[in-house]
Amino acid sequence: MSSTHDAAYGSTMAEQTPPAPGPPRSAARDRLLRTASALFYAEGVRAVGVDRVVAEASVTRATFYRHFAGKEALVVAYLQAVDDATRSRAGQQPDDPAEVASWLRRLTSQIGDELCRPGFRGCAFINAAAEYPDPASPVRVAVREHREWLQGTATAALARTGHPDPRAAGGRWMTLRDGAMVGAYLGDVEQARTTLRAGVEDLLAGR
Amino acid sequence: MSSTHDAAYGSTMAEQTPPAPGPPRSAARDRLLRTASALFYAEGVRAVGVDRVVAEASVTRATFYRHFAGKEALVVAYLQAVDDATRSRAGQQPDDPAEVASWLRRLTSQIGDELCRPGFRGCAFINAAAEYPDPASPVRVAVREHREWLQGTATAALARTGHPDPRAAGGRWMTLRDGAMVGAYLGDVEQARTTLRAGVEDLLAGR
DNA sequence: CCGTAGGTAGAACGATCGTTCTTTCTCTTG
DNA sequence: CAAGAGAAAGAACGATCGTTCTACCTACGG
Repeated sequence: MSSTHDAAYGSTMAEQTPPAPGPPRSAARDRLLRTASALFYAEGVRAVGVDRVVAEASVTRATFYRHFAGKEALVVAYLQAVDDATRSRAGQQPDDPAEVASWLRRLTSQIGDELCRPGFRGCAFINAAAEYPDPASPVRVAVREHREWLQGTATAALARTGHPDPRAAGGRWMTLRDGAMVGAYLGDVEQARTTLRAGVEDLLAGR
Repeated sequence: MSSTHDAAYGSTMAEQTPPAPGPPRSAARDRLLRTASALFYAEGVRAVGVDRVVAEASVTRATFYRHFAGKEALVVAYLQAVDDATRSRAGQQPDDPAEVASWLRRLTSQIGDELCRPGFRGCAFINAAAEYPDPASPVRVAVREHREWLQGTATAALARTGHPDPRAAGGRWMTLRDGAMVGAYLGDVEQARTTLRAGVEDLLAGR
């Protein structure tokens, strides 16, 4: 849940602040992003107005617009925060190819655990994309980047386990993951979890 | 996006139903629902206002509120129209158990074709659910009913093909279907199509 | 023939949308 | 100490949200 690179904002003059780099990290901005993330995920993006975020974060509108160009930028920051959290939770693949299979199992079971969490409301990226039809919008770009990373990671892992067709297998893994996310939100959580786990075992068995 | 009963409203003569059950079928109502369906699907539900629907359907607000209790009722009608279309397109399962496998193949390939259609923007129900967090809302009820019917149908079909574990297989079919819908919208259409088809073949082979 | 229902046309409601503005206060830092 | 950035507080912008209302027109079945 941390922002990454927000360099080059307003400073036209010498930006040589060693301790505080520009406007990125402040208590107010942090509260804003954290509050917005919770609200956007739980209730949908369009359903949550700036006023609501600002009020719930105990921050004024002026402060909000100092830290974010607008609502859309906040939405992108929200998705990037989820992306960051997902990537750091996944960690990096082990060097030893013999450990890759169990690494992918762990990555998958992390998703399985996510499905069971109390406030689970599906995939943040799938849900956001439902509200942003324009594929060129910054929101959709953020969605695409996350998904390409995720599928690429799974594909690479499956390749290293020696799967005969890693590209197709990565696509299957992603389908399994998406289906589980949707199924757990709109249907039976336990069934989604089981299907996901069994599917990954098939993949790891080279099937 | 075709509604099932397109040819049923123009009749000036044979319309001898005096009590007119609840929501009457009129040209204005039909235009309203058709326009709303296209807009809701293409741009998202919250993104499309009543004014917009009313203007694009060449109907006044007063007429709209005569036919629908409010926007939410229109959303539910939209989903029910998609549900109707899906059910009628699927048809009913053949009596002969030997034909069930090819029937399920056809149902699945209908979905595969849907993914390739020009304006495809994912599953109407998944997208709508993303915008309606409350599981008790009429919209979510409509979503649930559609999904339960769909999964139930697939499960029944797989049972009749003699699959050893039809319940799990039906869940897998649904996961495949959801994953393909999401993947085709947010990723590679062809890969989604291929994964879906291959997955169903596995299911039909009893795997 | 008249009554009524469904239609058009358009004004209006309060609420909320995202955004911008001015003003004042409180810190930190040179 | 002085300077300046960050934040608080709140007014205000035009636009749009979903909804309700009155008024008039038209078609049709009793």
